[in-house]
Amino acid sequence: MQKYRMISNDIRNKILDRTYQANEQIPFERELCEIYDVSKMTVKKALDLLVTEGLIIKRRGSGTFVKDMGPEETKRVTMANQFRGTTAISPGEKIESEILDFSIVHPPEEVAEKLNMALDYFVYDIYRVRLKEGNPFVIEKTYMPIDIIPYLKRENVSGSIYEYIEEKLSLSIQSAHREITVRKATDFEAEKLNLEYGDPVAVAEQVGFLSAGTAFEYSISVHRYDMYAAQIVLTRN
Amino acid sequence: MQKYRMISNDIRNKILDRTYQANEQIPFERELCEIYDVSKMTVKKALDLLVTEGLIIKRRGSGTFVKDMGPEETKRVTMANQFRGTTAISPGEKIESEILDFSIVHPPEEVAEKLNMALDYFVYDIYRVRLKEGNPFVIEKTYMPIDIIPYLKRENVSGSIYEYIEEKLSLSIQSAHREITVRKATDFEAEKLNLEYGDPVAVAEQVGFLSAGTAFEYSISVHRYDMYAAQIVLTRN
DNA sequence: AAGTGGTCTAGACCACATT
DNA sequence: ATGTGGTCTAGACCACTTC
Repeated sequence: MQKYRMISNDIRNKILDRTYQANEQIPFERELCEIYDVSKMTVKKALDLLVTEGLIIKRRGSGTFVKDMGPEETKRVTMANQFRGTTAISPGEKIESEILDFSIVHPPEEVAEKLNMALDYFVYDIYRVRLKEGNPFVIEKTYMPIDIIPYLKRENVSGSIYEYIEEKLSLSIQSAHREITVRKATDFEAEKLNLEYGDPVAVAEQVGFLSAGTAFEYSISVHRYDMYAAQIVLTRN
Repeated sequence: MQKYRMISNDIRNKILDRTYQANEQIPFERELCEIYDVSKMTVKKALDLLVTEGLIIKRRGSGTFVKDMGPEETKRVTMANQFRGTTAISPGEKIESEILDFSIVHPPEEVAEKLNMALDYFVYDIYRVRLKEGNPFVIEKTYMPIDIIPYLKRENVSGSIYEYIEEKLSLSIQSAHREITVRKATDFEAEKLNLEYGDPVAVAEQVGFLSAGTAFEYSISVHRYDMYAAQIVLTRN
């Protein structure tokens, strides 16, 4: 593991276990250089990671400080910096899928735009209801180009597609662009999610990218309103 | 302006105006060093900004590539990296406020936790309905410690509080932690937002931080479901 | 093997806040 | 005046792809 990552982890832990307390000043960069026996740029990179995460704040001329948060907020922020597929969000809880559709089609125009692909290529069209401990909580519609994610079978689709991509195909997922909106459930959604028609749903529309830079996934997931929350850390550069 | 920021802006513009096209490889870091006459670390920092924004992807051993996105998605991603108060989100559109309450109180327990302050200190309690072009679209409940944001008057509250903080008080807003959830509108919310009871609303709960590292704001805003969207770029470190 | 981006260094100088 | 973090350099070496 890289030095800056070790340092960053070490300091994060010290914030989480309150060795460095809220609003407290942490050692100067110069001191951290000595403590960890590294150069200034390495310390800076480690601290910048924590700034992006939202845990600390640096003030030129005075020092570096732990953000003034309560313990709960601190934990939440640490969590918010994860990024995983639906299945991995609640580890320890059992996630199953009801497959409504699994076929190969030409992409609808909007999907082709999002995946930046030609209309005469093919995509998987995967339509699933996902259940946590037996209770449906999200309907996911996923499109993936067959050229990028080959050999996808029904059995892979019943579990975690992300896992299939990363472990079976050894592809690496790099990032995702997500838009969250809110609307009323349709009849169909209400039925599948055990809601009433017109009840609220959260809609997350997402484009996923591989390390190679290609868009590999366009998905729209419709969540039960009482089983959805999104966390964001916004930072001014 | 810093060199890395100029370079980063320049490359961002070239992506936006399609000088560098989707999925295209941009010049190697070594070449960029020569083009801009800077060192490698400076180029790296400029590119890393764009990686965080979600515009490009770097692949060790092969090069740096523009993400494989359509033009719309590219613009959206560029937008998503902003962060402003409600008033500034739609420039050019007229935002007004109906003030439901503006008082000074001891913080409720949850607020004290979020703002990491003692229960016997004081906070402003600001309750507003905000209207865009005359139409109500969000109800905002805001708490701010009076010690951090002094002299706040009713006139400041009818406009942009962020503007007051940054321009009148010369404080600098650094970041915010936001959680988005969904639920049904209460009777009161429905009335104020011109909705029906039980219609969906998006709830954004936010803690704002100053450059000094102190939490200066805890707010809960309840949005009309048809006038809310949040964008997120998720990146794996 | 050659060439990419990733990490790290030691040191210079700058901008800013505190003293 | 001192000391903080911010930027930038020139160069070394490493990890990874295949330029």
